[in-house]
Amino acid sequence: MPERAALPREFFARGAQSLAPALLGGRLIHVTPRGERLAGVIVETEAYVGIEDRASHSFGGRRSPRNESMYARPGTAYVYFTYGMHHCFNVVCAGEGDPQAVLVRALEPDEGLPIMRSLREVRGTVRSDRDLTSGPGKLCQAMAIGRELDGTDLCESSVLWIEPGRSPGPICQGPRIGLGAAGMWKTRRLRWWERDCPFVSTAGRRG
DNA sequence: ATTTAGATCCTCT
DNA sequence: GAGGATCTAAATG
Repeated sequence: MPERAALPREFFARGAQSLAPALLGGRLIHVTPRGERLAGVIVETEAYVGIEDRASHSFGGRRSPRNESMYARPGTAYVYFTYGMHHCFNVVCAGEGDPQAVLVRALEPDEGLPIMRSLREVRGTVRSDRDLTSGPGKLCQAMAIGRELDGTDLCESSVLWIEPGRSPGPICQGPRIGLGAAGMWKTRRLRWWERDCPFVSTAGRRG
């Protein structure tokens, strides 16, 4: 078995606004059911700060089978399905029953690239490396992350976890992407990314 | 480089 | 029945 040094629960036991920038540079690792290792360094994140956040699935304390994982212990994975075809991967944080989470929006792929390419392949079209994981839907496809991993405990799982990676370069901060009319929550700067990393999502590069 | 529309389906109203 | 924490291809400047 490969070395596994998952970030501990204490690391995730803080508000999303604190965790989101702290996750930059961390390595997300998935060992697929076929035993293939897929990994990438986190280079872009967004904070969804809880029941007051109009843009969050947990706004107003809403609770349903879809977002149940947001209410679980810190360090739990929240994976949801949207737009009829995409999954998004989040890390639940704060405390159990306090539904905050950090959306991982982009990775710098660094292990299992050939498999990622095949997972991202559409009609035989080969993609550039930066096209593998430069967006929340893209990275889930490349990392083979689906709804079946929703609720995974990232602190205990040997299938999906986050390790300390490298120290990030300069970090930029800006408004979150893709929100509807969420008032002040749309403009608050709750997105963080590595300034000099070419693997952030396209929207992210326009700071 | 930027804009547009279309895909597509689960969840909640 | 509407809309969504998105992505792609095609059209346009």
